[in-house]
Amino acid sequence: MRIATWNVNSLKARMPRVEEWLGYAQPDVICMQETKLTDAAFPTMAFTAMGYESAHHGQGQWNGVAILSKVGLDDVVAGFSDQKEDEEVESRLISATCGGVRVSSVYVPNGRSVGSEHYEAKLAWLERLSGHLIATTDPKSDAVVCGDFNIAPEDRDVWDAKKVHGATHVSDPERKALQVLLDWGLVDAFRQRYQQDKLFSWWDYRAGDFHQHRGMRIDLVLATQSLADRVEYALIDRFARKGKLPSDHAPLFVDFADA
DNA sequence: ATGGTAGCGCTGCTA
Repeated sequence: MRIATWNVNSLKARMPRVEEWLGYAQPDVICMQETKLTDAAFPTMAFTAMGYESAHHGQGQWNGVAILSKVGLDDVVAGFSDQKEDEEVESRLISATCGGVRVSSVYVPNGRSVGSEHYEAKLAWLERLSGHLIATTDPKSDAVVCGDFNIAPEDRDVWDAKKVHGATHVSDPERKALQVLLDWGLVDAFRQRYQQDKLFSWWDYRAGDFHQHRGMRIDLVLATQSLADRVEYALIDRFARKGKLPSDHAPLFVDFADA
């Protein structure tokens, strides 16, 4: 089963590139982030025509997460397990069961600057995600948490560790919050397979960062051990970051062998 | 070199 994740940075703007990519990458499941759409505006029919069931949790303008699947899409839950009906929470988490795997699509808050209220909210959000997983998911089951974590796990996941030292995406508290998820029972599936430095998934649009190889690996597929043991192949598709109207993120996919 | 670009939506915010 091929499971993909892609921060599309506006599905409305990115739909031609998304359709193109689905056409040649043929993922069984794809988690998307930053759709920037309301649920009403989500192009369900276009994905149906491509063979995908879909579930979307959006608010328009900002955020928005989705899961598309060719292998079933059941037990959809939008947001956190402890979320109240009337609680105003940004659309950053959606989960569903696809082909026997519990799949979550996450868009972790950016954090803006270390020490800011947005940074504290990022850490709190990650803690709540841990609680959500503990409450809803058995780490011995087949599960993946895919998405834009806005955290580069290690210094080898950024273009210049000295230049970004201590900033958001690489600070110790963020990396420790990610480690809490890993300690619960998740494996960074791409990193497990490829040990090379500087394999990035995001590059700022500005200053020609993509062509200067100034990026970060912040998009992750975290898999429970039972799935991590069955990784056959993984790829960050940098081709999708090139060309006309690309997202600032490349899609990542991981192929898992059947149990 | 605190710049630069993209998206949303129409003014400035978010990333």
